[in-house]
Amino acid sequence: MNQPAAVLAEAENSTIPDRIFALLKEAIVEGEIPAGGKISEPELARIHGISRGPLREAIGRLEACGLVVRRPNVGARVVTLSSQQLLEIYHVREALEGMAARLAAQNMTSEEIADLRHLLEQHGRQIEQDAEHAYFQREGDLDFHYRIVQGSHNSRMINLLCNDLYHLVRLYRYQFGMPSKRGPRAFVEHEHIVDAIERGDAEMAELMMRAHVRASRENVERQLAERE
Amino acid sequence: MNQPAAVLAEAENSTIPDRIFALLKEAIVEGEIPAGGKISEPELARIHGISRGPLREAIGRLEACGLVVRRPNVGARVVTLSSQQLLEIYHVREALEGMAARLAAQNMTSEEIADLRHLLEQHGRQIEQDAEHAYFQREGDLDFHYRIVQGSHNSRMINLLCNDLYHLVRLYRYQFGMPSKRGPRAFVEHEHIVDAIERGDAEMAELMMRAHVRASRENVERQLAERE
DNA sequence: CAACCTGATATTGTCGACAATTTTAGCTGG
DNA sequence: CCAGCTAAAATTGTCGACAATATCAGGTTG
Repeated sequence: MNQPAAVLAEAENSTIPDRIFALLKEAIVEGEIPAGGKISEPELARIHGISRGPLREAIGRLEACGLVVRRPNVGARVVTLSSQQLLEIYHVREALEGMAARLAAQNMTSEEIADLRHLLEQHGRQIEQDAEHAYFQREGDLDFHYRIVQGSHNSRMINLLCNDLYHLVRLYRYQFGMPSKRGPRAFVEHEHIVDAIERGDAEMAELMMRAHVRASRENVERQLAERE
Repeated sequence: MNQPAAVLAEAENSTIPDRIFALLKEAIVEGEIPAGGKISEPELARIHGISRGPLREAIGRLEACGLVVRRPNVGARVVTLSSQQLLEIYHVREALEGMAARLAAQNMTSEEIADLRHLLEQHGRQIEQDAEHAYFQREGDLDFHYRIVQGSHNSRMINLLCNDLYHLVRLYRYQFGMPSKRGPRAFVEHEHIVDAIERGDAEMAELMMRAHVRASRENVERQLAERE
């Protein structure tokens, strides 16, 4: 609801920095510009046929999102997430998404809950069909977590999670190709969370969401440990 | 530790946007520029003797912090926090600071804990002397919450809370002059939190920090209700 | 008299150019 | 052959000017 469709940045209106920002964000998150890759102002300005002014503003926003790091008089580079930093993000997500689930249990309308159920049923069918791949992280408002966060009706929470942290997690996924492998497990957990929200059981919704995110983090930790 | 001393923005090195950003941030948070006040680019550029380029970058950072809102082709204005938004911030704080306390219990060094104890003792003496005013929110690393967050050793958490949310809370305090009035109560709660951290009891530290922030929010809610 | 339209003014958005700094390439000396 | 220094090239930081848009004042009309 905040950004109608980030998939197509073809919005003709709005300002240049908006478009360039959306463009670069996608390019970075999907690995088009590799980790640690340089964000060259002259090159990008030339490619997109704009001046460096608006471009610099777009880069500034990328920095605010944590997608690039900038050193004075040197330039901006795509952030290289250490595993340490990824785990830090998971800790923040555990806290925020837990609270988001709690608020969702208190604030979601019955229509929103019905939509969420519907989404979950779709996911269920998809898993039955294709138990192998199954249930990879979706994007935008197809994503389960995205919907829960929206359901919190807390605009600051929505901003933090949907505009910043989720992009970083996506970035990491593309950089490392982390296969989650806990598809069916995650699906069941999602169902339980929706059950709690439907009952209006805020306490339980938070506990289960936290456990869900924690499990995901521990899964990542295991995979990192396996790679030595 | 992140920003050595925000109090004195007299750092001669670093770039112009850095200095202007720190300057404007202080001016906004302390109410020098009133809520809803216009951030005029030509005026500020003239006053500080700089061009509009770096100024615009500084304004962009203010927007990223949530201290100003910007409309295309119109300009930037100091954010006017509705009470609704303040409560949203408290919900986010409850989640994040709870997790920060948990992590602090796991990660703080014994030196850091000792320092924290020392700070708390200072606060205790100040309360005894001056039970009336007492225990107003301090700034920078004199503040209790600030120290806990630092103790989490989670850089993303530190950024979110210390560079964004705390400034917004300060802004609101200056705008509305919220007298906390729960000085001694808060002090006791702080002591219990440090006790839990010292014992390494992460679960308890989180619970008590969350209760502490929640109590603060409920206090604000009461005061808002009284004013009708 | 109020509401609306119209033109003047001011502000934001964008651009190209210059200055300061960093990086790179080449050269000299050991 | 490699280390260190020097100069050239490229990139970032900053500036002033122009174009596009919004705001405001005044006048006109119902």
